[in-house]
Amino acid sequence: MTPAHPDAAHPDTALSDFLPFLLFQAAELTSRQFQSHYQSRYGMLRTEWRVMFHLGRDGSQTAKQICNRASLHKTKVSRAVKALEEKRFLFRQTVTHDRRSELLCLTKQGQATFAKLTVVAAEFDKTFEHSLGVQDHADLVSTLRKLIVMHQGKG
Amino acid sequence: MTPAHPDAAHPDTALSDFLPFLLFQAAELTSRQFQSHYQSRYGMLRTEWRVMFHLGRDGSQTAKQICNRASLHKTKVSRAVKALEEKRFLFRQTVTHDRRSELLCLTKQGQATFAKLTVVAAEFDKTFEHSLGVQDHADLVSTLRKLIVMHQGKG
DNA sequence: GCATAAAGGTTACGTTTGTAACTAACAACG
DNA sequence: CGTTGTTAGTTACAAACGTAACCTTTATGC
Repeated sequence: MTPAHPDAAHPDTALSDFLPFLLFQAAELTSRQFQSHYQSRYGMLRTEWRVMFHLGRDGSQTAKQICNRASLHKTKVSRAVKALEEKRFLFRQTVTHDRRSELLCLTKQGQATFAKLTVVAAEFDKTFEHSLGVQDHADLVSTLRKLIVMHQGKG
Repeated sequence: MTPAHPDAAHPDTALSDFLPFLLFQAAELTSRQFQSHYQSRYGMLRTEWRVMFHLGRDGSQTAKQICNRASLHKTKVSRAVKALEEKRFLFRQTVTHDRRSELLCLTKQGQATFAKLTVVAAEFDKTFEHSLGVQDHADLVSTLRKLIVMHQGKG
C-alpha cells in the first residue's frame, strides 16, 4: 500500500527503531484503551488512577513515596492527590513525627473503587498474557522492571 | 528502609503490576534521559524529534502517514511540522494528484541533524543492548512491536 | 453536474503539564 | 538557641496538549 522508504538513505548503521519510541507508543496505545474504565465512570484522570493504584496496592504512603515508586513528578502527584481528595477517594493523615509530609489513605469509597478497577485492570492484563503468551508476557514485565530500575535516579 | 505494604489488602487476585504503567514508566525514564541531546542542542521538542526520526528513517511522507506510523495525534504532528519548518529542518512539497496533503521532506540541514542525532540514538540504544543482553533486548523490541500492532486502530 | 459526505490539515479554546519560585517543617552546626 | 541548608509539598505562570470546530480538497450518489 505505502511504498517503503521512498527516499531515505539507509546506511548499515541506520536505526531501525528507537526503544524509547516503541515504549512510548506501546504505553500510549494500551493506556488509552484502558482510560475509559476510570475516566467515564469515575471522572478520574490518568495520573489520579495511577496514584490510586499505588495506594491500593502498596497501602497508605506519602506523596514522596508515590513519586519515587511511580516515577511521577511531585507537582503531578500533588494535583492528583488534591483531585482524589475532592472526590472523597482519599484523605490525609498527619504523621506525628514529621509534619511536612502526610500519609495518604484511601477512603472506604476509594478502596471500593480501587477494588473494582483492579478487577478490570487484571482482566485487561490477562488479554496481554493471552495475546503474547504467558512466557513472553512474563519476560516483558521482567525486562521492563530491569529497565526501570536501571534508569531510576539517573535524572 | 520503607516498610512494604503497611495496610494493603492483598488477596490472591491482586495485581502486582499493571503493564501500561510499566510501559509508561520505562518510556518516560528512557525518553527523559535522551531528551537533552535534541533539546539543548537543537531546541527541539520530543514530538519534533519523533517526527524528524520518522522522516529520516522512512523518507519523505505526509503528516497522515506519520500519525499512523507513530501513533501520534494529527494536531500534535501538525504543530511539530510547523516548528520543524520554522527551524528550517523540513519543507513541504505539494503532491500534484491530491492537494489536501503535502509531502514533508527534510532539508539538508534537517538531514544533517537527523544523521547526528541518529548516531547518538544508536549509541543510546546500544546501552540497552549492553545492560539487558542482546537476546533480551531483541525480545523486548519484538514483543513491543507485537503489542503495538495489536492495539493499532483499536482507538 | 450538483449535493452530500469524507479525508487531510489547521486553528481556537479549555485543560493538563513542567519549571521555577515559594512556604513550612526539620536537620546540622556553631 | 539561632543561623543555614535541606526536604515535603504547594502554587504561579507559561508551554504543550486534546477535543471540537473549522477550511479545503477529494470521493460518492443521484
